[in-house]
Amino acid sequence: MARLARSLCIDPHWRGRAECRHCAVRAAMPFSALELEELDAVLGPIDNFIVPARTTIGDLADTGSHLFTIRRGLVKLEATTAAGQTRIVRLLRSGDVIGLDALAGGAAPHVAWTITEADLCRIPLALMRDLDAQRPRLHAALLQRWQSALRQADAFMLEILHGPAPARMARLLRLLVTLADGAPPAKLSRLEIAAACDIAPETASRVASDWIARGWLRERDHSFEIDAAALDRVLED
Amino acid sequence: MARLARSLCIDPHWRGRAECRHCAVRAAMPFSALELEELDAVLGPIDNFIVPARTTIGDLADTGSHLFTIRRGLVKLEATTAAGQTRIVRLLRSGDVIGLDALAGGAAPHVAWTITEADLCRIPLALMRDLDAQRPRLHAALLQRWQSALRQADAFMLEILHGPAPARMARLLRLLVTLADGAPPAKLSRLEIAAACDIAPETASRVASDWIARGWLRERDHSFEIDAAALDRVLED
DNA sequence: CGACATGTTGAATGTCCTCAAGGTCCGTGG
DNA sequence: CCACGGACCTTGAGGACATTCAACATGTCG
Repeated sequence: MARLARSLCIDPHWRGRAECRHCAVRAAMPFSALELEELDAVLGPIDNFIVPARTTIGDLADTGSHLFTIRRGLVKLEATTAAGQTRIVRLLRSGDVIGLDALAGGAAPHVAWTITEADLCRIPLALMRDLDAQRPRLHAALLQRWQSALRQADAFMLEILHGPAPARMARLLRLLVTLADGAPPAKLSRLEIAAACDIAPETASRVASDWIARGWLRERDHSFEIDAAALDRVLED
Repeated sequence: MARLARSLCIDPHWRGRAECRHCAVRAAMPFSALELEELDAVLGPIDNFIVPARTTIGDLADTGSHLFTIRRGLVKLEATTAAGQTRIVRLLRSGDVIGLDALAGGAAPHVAWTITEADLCRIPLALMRDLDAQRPRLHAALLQRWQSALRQADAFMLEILHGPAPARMARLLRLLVTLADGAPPAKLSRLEIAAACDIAPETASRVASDWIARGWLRERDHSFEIDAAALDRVLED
């Protein structure tokens, strides 16, 4: 989790600005040089981190004092049931915000992990609150993030937590393809698949074995190769 | 769906103000008399409706142009799967907002129905947007509503859409008890229970019959009588 | 090398779904 | 008034499916 830069990302000299295309904070621009300095001093700086795969993001934050936006990479949000089981409730990608709950003032009910290597911007909560109040466009962008989180939660309920195990897995893998946006879809472990679909790890393993045998699925080091058309056929029955 | 009043609820003379305790809009107060008139004229009035049980709320809105807050009553939010099945994804009660999606600018992916008779305030979208921008306390209140919707979605995923059928139903009935807040919990049909828990209606019927036989559940005209302690015991195994 | 986490595969069990038949209630129309 | 259809609920029987338990394989890390 190497920290690579330290300054206000709203500054046009911020490293790797191209990656900021989908970031909510971008809606807060432009800023004058004076404002930049003031914000930085008073509310705290935005930091950027390149985080390896399979890392908790909680480690980067003083609890509840920061949000993160994802510039690049895939992140899973885990929640724990009353019975102590840990389940995947959302998958976040570039442009998504981690820790929206902090904005509304609650303790985060989730644990976030990177699935792939990720490029994250850490934003002080105070700064985000301030910009949210001052900049209508940022405010609108944040509403979009809330909405999209809710939509994904609904999609999980309706599609991924419903139906026979192969259908659940097929929809999850379709989602991975979508989230990867052209790039090779991220690989999930059997346990992760099971935790997302609410099925037993053995079942996930059996279905995966079957699909690999049929040639619909191939596993590489850090990615899947998915025959999307074949999975769509699974879903039609 | 009798319309009972027509004016700005922010006006202290608004009917039944006691019920407004939990309303998000209340955070926008106080207003001067002048502001009241202007807002009313420019952005449209807030209307109040008493809606009977089992009514669609969509009928009260020009599509996407209004939000509703619930003063009293229970409302279910339905969504439709790709396969055309209709499922209950959330249960809303007093203080909750129906149609938050409109604020973020998307089409509503849900259909809202009253479960019980309900007392609803219809708020023009333009007014809500305006107040959201002008009044930080309202803005904060709306964030709370987003957060609570997301929390309930997570709770559905983790608790109600997980485990054997009796456990799902037990958790759903526990939720009904909580939402009723001391009053008799609202009655759901077998089909509604099935649509919320993602089980077959026959299964819902079987479990209900069993519990009724054991004396853990009783059905009245419009409510359940629930032995919460007994259901908790079901959940412990 | 051993410990541990992850993945695979088999066999047995249990749960839930499906299909089917029959029951009640209610509103409509003959 | 009664017959009828429709929506909901109930109960049974059969079968499909996922889980559980178990044994074993593989790989990583100390």
